[in-house]
Amino acid sequence: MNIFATFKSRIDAVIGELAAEGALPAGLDLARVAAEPPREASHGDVTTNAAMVLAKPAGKAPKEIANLLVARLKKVADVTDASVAGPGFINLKLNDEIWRSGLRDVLTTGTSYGDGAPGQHGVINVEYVSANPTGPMHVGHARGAVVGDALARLLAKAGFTVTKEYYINDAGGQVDHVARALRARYLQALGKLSEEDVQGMLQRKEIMYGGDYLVPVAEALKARDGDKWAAATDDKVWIPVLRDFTVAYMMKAVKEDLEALGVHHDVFSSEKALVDAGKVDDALKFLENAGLTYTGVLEPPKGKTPDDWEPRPQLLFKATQFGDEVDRPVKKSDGSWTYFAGDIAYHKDKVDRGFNNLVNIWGADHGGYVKRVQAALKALTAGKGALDVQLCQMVRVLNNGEPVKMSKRAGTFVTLRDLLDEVGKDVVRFIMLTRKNDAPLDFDYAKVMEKSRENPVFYVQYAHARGRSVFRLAKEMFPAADLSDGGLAKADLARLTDPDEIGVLRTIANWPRTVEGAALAHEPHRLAFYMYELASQFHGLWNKGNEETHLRFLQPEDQSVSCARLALVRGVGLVIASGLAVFGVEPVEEMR
RNA sequence: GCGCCCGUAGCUCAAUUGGAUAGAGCAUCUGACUACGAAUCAGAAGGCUGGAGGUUCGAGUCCUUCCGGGCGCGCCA
Repeated sequence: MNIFATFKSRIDAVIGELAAEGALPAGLDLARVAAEPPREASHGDVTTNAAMVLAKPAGKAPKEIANLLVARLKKVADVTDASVAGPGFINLKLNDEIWRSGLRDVLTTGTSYGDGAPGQHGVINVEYVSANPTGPMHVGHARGAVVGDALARLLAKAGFTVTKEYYINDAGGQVDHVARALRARYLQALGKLSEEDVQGMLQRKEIMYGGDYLVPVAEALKARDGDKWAAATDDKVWIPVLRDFTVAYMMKAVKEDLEALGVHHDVFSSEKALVDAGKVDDALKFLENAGLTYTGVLEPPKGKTPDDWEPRPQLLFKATQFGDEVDRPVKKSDGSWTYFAGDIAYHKDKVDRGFNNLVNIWGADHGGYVKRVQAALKALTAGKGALDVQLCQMVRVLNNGEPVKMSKRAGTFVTLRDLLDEVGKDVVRFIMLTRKNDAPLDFDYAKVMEKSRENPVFYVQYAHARGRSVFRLAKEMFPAADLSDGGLAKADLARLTDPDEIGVLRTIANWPRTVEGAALAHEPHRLAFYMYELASQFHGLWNKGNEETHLRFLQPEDQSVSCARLALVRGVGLVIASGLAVFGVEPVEEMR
C-alpha cells in the first residue's frame, strides 16, 4: 500500500465533493495535484499543492481554496490535523498508526513491498551492453551493463513487462578488421610471423586491433583447423571464416563476463542475421515507400570541414522531418548499408515484435547518434513509438586516487574481469549505480573496498548485517517468541513511539513512491540514495540505543516492545534487501 | 562553427522532476566506546546553485543569452 497514493485519491475525492456542491468548478484537472512527503519533517506528514495548482483554473485565490480543503481534510480518515502554510501548501498531520500499518504491509509482503501491479505499465524493451564482439568487455561496458540490468529489474518491479535485449554488431567493417587482426595472430601462432611483425602491421595500420587478447583466439583456431588458413589468399574465403570464429569466441567470452556480473539478457539480436534475412532492405523499402528517402548531397559540417571532404551523392533518410539536424546517409559509396541503416532495421524489428516503448543504454560517445534513431523510430511508427536513450558517461578507474590508464588500441584497458577479480560483483554493481548515468563516475579500487561511511555499498550492507545480528541475538533471548515475518506483523506496533522510530517508518512508507518515481524516470541510481538514507537512519537509531538503553531494540524484560522493534528492524532489512535485489546485489548476513 | 550532456558548500555528490528555510558524506572543529560489532553516532561551521535577463503564486529545476568543462559532428560501429 502506497500511503501517498492513498492520500492523493482521498484529496481528489474531497475536491470532487466540493465541486459537486458548487464550491469549486466541476471538471477540474487533478493531474498536477500531488500528495508528497514534505521536505521539512516539521511541516507534517503529507503535503499537497492542490490549492496552488487549482487556483488558476478555479479562478480563486490559493488560500481561499486551501481553507475550503482544510476544513474537509480535517475529517478525512487518519488525519489528525490540517493546516495552510506558505503560499498555499496544505500540510496534513497523520495518526502515527498509519506508519505502523505501513510497516505491517512490509512484513506481510516481504521484498515485493513497493512492487507495482504486474503489467500495469505495459511492455517495454531495454537494450543494453550491445558491445561489439571485437574484444573483451571493459569498464565502460560494465557501467552500461549494470545500469541497463538494474533499470530492467526496476521497471519489472514497478509493473512493466520487460524484455532485456542485446544487439550484436556482428556485421560491417569492424568485425572484418578483427578477422584481419586474428589472421596476423594466427600466422604468429603458426610461427610464420614474429611479435615484431604483428606490431609493425599494427603501426602501418594494416591491422586495426592489436591487443594480445587475440592470441588465445588464434591458438584456438590453430587447434581447430591447424594451418588450413595459412596459405589462403582469397580474403573472400578466409575473412568470413575467421570473422565468424572471432565473433563466436568473443560472444562466448562476453556472455561469461556478463554471467559473472549477474547480467542476463532475454534476447540476443544479431545484426548479421538481420542483414542476411533481408530486413535492412525491407526497412529501407518501407521508408522509401513512405517517401522518406532520397538521393542527395550533404553539406560539410559548418566550421569543421574534414580534409578529405568531397561532395558526394548518397541515399539519405529524411531525418530532419522528425527533429534531427540533417538528413542521414543510409548507404555507403560502395553501395553497402551504413550502420544506421542496420539500426533502422533493428528498431523496426523491435516494433514489429510488439515493442512501442523502448529504452537504449549507450555510451556517451554515441550521444550524437540519438536524434537520428529517434527520428527513424518516429518515421517507422507514425510517431507512436517512444525511445528513451540513456547515455552513460565515462568511468574513471583509479587506484588510491591514481588514474589507471586505458587504451583499447594499445590493448591495455581495464577489463570487466579485472574489476570483478579486484572487488567482486556486488561492489561493481552497487558503485556503478551511485551516480546518475549521465554524470562521470570515479571507480577507485581502494575506496570501494573501504569499510567506512564514505563507501555506500559498505554502509548499506552494514545496516542490513546489523539487523540480522539483532535477530541472532533475539532468538537466544526470546526462544519462545515467533520472530517470523508473519509473527512480527502481529506484534504490538503501538509500542513504537520514539520519534526516530517513527522517522524510520516514514522512510519505509516512502519506498513505493521512490520505486515508481525512479522507474518512470529511468533512474535506478535514486534507489542507491534512498538505501543510503534508510541505512543512515537505522544506524542513528542503533547508536541512540547506546546512550539511551531503554531505546535498544532488545529489552530482556519486555518481550512486547522487543518484538515491535524487531518488526521495525526486519522492515528495514526487507526494504534494503528489496532495493539491493533491484541492483542485483546480495544482502549480507554479517560483515566479514 | 553546430548539436547533445554538465556546472550546486573547500572536495565528491543529492534535491521527491516547478514547491516552503537548497540537503548528505569527506575534510575542519567539538563530543560519545566496562558495546546490541564505535567498521558507528551526536553536534558546530560551511552557499549570490557559473554570470545576466525572462516565464509565474513559486525557479537549482523551464526559456533566452553569455562564460567554463565533457562528448560527438558524411562512406566507424
